[in-house]
Amino acid sequence: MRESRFEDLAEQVYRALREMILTGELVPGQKLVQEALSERLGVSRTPLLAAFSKLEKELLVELIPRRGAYVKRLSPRELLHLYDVRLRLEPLGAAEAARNLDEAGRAELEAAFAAYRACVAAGDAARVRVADFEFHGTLMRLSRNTILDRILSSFAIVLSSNQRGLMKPMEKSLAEHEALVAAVLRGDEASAESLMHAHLAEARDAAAVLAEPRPGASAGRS
Amino acid sequence: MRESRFEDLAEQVYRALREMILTGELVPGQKLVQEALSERLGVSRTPLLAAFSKLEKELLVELIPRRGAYVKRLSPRELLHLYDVRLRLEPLGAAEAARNLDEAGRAELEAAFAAYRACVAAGDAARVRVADFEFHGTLMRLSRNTILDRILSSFAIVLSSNQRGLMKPMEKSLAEHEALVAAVLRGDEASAESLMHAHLAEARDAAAVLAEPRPGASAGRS
DNA sequence: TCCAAAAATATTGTATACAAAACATAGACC
DNA sequence: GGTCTATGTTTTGTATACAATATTTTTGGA
Repeated sequence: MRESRFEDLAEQVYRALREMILTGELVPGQKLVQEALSERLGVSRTPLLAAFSKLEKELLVELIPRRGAYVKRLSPRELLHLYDVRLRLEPLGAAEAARNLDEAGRAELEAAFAAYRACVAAGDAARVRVADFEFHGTLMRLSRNTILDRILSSFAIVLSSNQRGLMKPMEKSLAEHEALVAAVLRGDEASAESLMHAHLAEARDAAAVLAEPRPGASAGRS
Repeated sequence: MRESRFEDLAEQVYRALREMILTGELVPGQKLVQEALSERLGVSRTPLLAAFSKLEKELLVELIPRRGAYVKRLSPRELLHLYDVRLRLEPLGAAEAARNLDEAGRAELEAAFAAYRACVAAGDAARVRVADFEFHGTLMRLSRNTILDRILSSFAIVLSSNQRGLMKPMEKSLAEHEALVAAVLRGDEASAESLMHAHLAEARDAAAVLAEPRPGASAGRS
């Protein structure tokens, strides 16, 4: 099979923009002017247009006809909804990763976790955000569920690029990741699933607070 | 807000191709030759390219650099993985629809169900497939979870266009839909969720059988 | 001074043109 | 006769050109 190592400009541009959004070089709400961007990236507007279409499907960009492309700014509601989705899917991925782990996967997971740990140690919030994204992505890739992986890598990045101010204390997050890695490494599907669920549920609840229009009765039920 | 009713050709082409894939006019594995398609649709290759990019993100099309675009043929494994995802997300959507239903939603749901029922009565398998897709889509839209809706409407169509041979008896499916509609209409979140889960679990299991490489020991455990 | 209309400018949407790669066909050689 | 190579054709990838719409600036009036 000659898959050809060739890669479209559209694909390269797509990845470049994605990266710029994740790192915060492009911020939500910002307009993406075609000519300016294409000049900056050294390509024509044609591949840029295709990249916009990809990004739009991933909720990273909003395409308004005749008005232009904008880095999408998620509403608090949308952010919550996205967490709801992630909360359902990532535990599945963690369980499947635990079931399907092999030697190569073990090494990959350990490497991703080590990188994450290093960023936490360095105390650089921006890099932690990226490393966290990579860690979750690695785990989902190891699930060997290519569909799940594609969906999550499409949408998880939106969260990562929006979760400023929603991040829990680094040490807590690190401890949770550590327990999760341990469960996956020992092939404990059930624990991996529930640990991932717990890990995400807190973030989801924080997002829910932001999304709720009525913050009153803070001592509400359950 | 002037959202402008303008729609670009890329979007129209995207929808046209989607429709052609769902109805079976374009079949999995088929090559999508740019010039032929653009002539047929009466547009240039530029918007076609953007449409391909969108469709690729939805798993409906596979883009192989320098080789062309093909209607994606899902492997039995991918089909199973997609059902696994749907099995996690649609019950959530059904529950949220039950919670958020209003008068307009009630009417919409009843209309979608009636259309589905009519197709079943007519006994036309192809139209049932489309109506089933529309029914599920309506329900997910009614969840008011726009993210969930977007994800599922992106990927559910892949299933619909691949589920030939995987469909359960129409009467059974109809009865399940009917119970589901009743639960949603009376705002019973828990029932809606579990009914949807049961409804999809069977299809998932059928897909699992296809995906398993070892059909041996057919009287296996569980 | 502020607002409205008109002109000028910038930006998008789309078609087309052209180069490079993939594919098909035919001829040469074993 | 079959396989390999060379040539021609098709198809893709990308840039560019041009028309239509949106935005900004200017100008004239109240």
